[in-house]
Amino acid sequence: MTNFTDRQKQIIQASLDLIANYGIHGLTIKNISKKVGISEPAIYRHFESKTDILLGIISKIKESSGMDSFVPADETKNTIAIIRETFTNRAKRFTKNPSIAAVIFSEAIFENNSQLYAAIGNIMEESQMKCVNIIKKGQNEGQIVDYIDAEQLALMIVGAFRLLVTKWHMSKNSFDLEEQTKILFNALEKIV
Amino acid sequence: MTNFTDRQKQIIQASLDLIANYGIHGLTIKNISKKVGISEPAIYRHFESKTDILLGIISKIKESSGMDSFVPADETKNTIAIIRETFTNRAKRFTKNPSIAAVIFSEAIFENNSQLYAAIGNIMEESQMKCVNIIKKGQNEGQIVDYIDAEQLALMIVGAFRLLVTKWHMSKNSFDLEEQTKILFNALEKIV
DNA sequence: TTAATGTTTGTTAATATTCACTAACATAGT
DNA sequence: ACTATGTTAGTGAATATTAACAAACATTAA
Repeated sequence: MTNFTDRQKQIIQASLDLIANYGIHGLTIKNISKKVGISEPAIYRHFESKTDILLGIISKIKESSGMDSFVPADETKNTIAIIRETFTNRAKRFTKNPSIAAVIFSEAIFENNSQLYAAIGNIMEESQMKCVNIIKKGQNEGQIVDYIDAEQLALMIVGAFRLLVTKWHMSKNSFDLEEQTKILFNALEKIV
Repeated sequence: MTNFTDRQKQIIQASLDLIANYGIHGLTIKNISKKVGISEPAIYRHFESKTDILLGIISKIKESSGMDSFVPADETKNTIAIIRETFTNRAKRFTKNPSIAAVIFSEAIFENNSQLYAAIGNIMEESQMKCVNIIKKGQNEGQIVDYIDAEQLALMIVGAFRLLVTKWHMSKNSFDLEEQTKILFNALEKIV
């Protein structure tokens, strides 16, 4: 979609880090410019407004939980394995860039701008729908129990993962997210 | 614990509503004073600082998901019934005061003040621990399957409920939270 | 009963600070 | 010469908070 310059990517990452460490109040043009190492007005050479920077953040978030991340490499794979891999991959990406994890499940950050709020809501909705569809497919193929609604199962899976990531962030990444994700999906496998 | 005057309660509720509707950026002394119908400095007759108001909010949140809310009325009750009732009650309370629901699972709101952040983290931790303990008790009594770790089960239950409430808030309370909570726990019952 | 006094809760006006953003100008590479 | 990217110095608006003062009310003393 949008192609960002190196400087823009740098600004987006700096913003992400600021939010992760100091909350949405920490995201000021002054702080961004300090982190990037240029003056405040120089930021405006790369983004028209602060809202534009936030849109850049959302675009980066989309990358990290967007459509493709649910498409399995191998169509013949077991449905449960697909789900497990999807979330393990996310955990891996969050571990690589913890700031994304801090922002991706904090919709509240965008609540004062309806454009941004709608965008983050869409990402959430889409990701959940993908999960529901995969589960349904698994149920049709007899790989997942069908006495539980796919919607409810998706709520549990996505909800549990979100909470795990939130706890990971709040603990200042003090445990191995990937490992805990695996443990979670081991437990889930016994259920579905 | 803390005893609030009527005016203080009014300020806390106004603040809660502001956050719920406009996000943390909407919470300004000016907006609070407008909502309460007094001048800005008058707010300082009732709270020493804005942080103090936020502490008041956290105190109110504690009421709504605190210790007692997990204590069962009837000790002889089925463990699963206790869990179901606990969360149904929470859903009821959120329906009565949707603004609390908007704030209670949005830790990001408090991220710029370590005192507040630690407080909300504690509430979260405590609530989760209570859930784990109840599950363990249920497992010991043979009412809940024991081939899944209590920690993982709690993660699923609390996580699913949190996500449900978040979706409810983001949809501007467009569905019946209590009903959906019941549906969720019907599904959970089939698993545990 | 009345006068004096203190407390509570409010007001208007002003404070310093921070915010996002702009104008004008500089420099280096194409 | 032009464009991209930077600078310094400033803008007005919004922020939390304080100072100084006033009305309403309760308590106490004459």
